[in-house]
Amino acid sequence: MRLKEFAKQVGLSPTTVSRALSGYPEVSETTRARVAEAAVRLGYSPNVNAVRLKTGRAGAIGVVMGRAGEFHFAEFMAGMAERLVAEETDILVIPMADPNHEDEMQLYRRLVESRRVDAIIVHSPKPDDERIALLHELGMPFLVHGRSAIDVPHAWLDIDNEAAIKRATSHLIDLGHRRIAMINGRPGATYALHRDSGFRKALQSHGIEPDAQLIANGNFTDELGFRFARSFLEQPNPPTAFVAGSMMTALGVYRAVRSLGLQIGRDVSVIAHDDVFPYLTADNMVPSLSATRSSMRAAGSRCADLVLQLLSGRSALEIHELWPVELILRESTGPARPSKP
Amino acid sequence: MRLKEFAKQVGLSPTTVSRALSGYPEVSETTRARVAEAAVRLGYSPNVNAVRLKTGRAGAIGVVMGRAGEFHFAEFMAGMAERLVAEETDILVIPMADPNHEDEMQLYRRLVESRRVDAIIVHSPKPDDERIALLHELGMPFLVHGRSAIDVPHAWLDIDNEAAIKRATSHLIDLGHRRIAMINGRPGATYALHRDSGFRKALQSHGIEPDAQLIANGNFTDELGFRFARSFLEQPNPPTAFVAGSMMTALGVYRAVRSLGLQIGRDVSVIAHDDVFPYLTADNMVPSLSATRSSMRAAGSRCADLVLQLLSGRSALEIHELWPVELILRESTGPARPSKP
DNA sequence: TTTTCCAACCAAACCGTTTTCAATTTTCTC
DNA sequence: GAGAAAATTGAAAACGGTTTGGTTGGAAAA
Repeated sequence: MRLKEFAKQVGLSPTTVSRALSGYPEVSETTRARVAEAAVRLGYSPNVNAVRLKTGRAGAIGVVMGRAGEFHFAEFMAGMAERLVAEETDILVIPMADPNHEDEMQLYRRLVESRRVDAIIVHSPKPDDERIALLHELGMPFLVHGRSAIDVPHAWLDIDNEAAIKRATSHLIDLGHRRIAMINGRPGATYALHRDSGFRKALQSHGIEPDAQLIANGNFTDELGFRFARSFLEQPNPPTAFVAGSMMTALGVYRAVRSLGLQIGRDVSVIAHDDVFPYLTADNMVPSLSATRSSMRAAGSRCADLVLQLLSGRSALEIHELWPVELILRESTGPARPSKP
Repeated sequence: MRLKEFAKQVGLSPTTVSRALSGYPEVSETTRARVAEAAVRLGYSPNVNAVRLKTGRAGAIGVVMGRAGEFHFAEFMAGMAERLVAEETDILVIPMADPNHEDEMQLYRRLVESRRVDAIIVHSPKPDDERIALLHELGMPFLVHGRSAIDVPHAWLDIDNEAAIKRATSHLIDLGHRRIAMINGRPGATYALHRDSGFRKALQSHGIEPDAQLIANGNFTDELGFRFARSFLEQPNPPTAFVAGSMMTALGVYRAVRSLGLQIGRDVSVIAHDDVFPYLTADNMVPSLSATRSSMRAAGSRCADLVLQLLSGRSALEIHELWPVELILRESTGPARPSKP
């Protein structure tokens, strides 16, 4: 059913019907009610493409999806979905081919030109992320999930990775650990740099020199967690504690520790970062996992919220949120034991 | 830059320009090349909303996202993205409020009416799934990922859950296990029913009566895996083997078995279903996990492909794919040990 | 040479809304 | 009760493309 026909059925002009449904003030409450009722009864709803063409709004927020298939992604999106469900806005997932730099820029450029989205959420930014510069230049509203040091005004939401890891590391030091290993995320991303920085600062403020042999970077997979942990533990002077980048990494670390006949929380302490997944909880691991915790879902929800604010006119300059991260101590951390000679 | 202006720049009519860019035959190769070059140079690309309004195509495939935040979801989407990256089609994620039945139907109805998507992918169908009936009735092209017994013609892609679980269970029986527990997915979904059926058939064909005390249903979380496994193992007549619905469930089962001082692969055998995640691999678990395996990502990719076929005119009746599932035996399965009296 | 046909191009209608501007009715004000 | 102001409603012009149904000029056929 089209507007024209529907209007005829109701006995009004298309103009009035359109206004009634969009909540304009210049239509009487009586007619509005009548129109609304008829719309439900006759099953009329405006053609979205016509509305978009006319208003210039796309009614969607874009999220570029890399090929890595990160498990965080689903939680973030679920959070966005939670916030957007009552809104007339949906989520457009844009597939990204290769992480080829040239192509990626082209992808964003085309995305903006095609006007398919009203705003974009940029993930895992780098300190000098060119996507941010590009989007700013093109005048597309966007929000960065994470942070960038780039000298371009932009809205962002991030968790305080540096403080979180610094605190976690300090706690391990307070427990007497001196050889602490760090399994970080992919190199280059700001969050990984911040975590690295937090790690180093904690060590240095206690007079411990970071050992490059105990620092690793890579994807958040159980496999890398295992491999790195295992190779660290097989070194002549092995670590007595680990800071792990994700729950999956932690699973790998647990395995590595066990596989060497060591006991977590006694021989080796572990703190991981937990994005809070419904399907894998730190509290349930054995022994339960001490973690720096921040809900990815909440971040998704809030990001969606901030994007809506951005779209309704709030300045990007005002939108900067740095979320504190909880440190939750459980059984995977304990005092350092005197090292076996 | 708009078509009108761009056409003027090139010295042609909007008609010809439009045709040149859309590859119509009635435009000479010379002009087409000229137009294409100018489009790149001047940065012209058609306004997507105008195209959609005019052609009636939305250029997007819809996927409804539940609130559960399933970890499979990201992999499936990554697969879709892989297939769609070269296409002019993107993925629209539609947030679903509550799994309230009434609302859900309304959501689908509105989605169809608003013409935001060209096709929809339906997940985790039930045997008599009303979404399928509705979409068929409304004439919206759709593909079901999973299967339904509903008497309405529709395209689907599914993995052979029944055969997979039947084979897994039979293998456990062949190893001498008689008390086998099953931790299945949420009740109601066809896949869960198929798995249940495969489980029961395997038992019955070996003369074993399924024990309702050893069958559980629920979300695929490590927590439920742990709880169910633990409660089963604490029964007077505990199982010696488990069939687990997912990798997360398997993690929980592993923990439960260990927590009771038992050894996986020796005291208790485990087979789980593995959707193949880059971040958590069955082969890396300790002991490595025997699994029925089928790539969720491949399914996503193929589903996107089939939807494109559907949209280019292929009949839904022709599109039925039942994928076989591999059974990969590793260390988590072993011969049943004589039960302790 | 005339007619026919075809390749290449164009003018204008249309997709289904929103919104400007104007018209009409109703309500106030004095 | 007249005139002004306010509240409603409508006609028609966009929005930016695609597509129908021509028109044109030159090559091929007669």
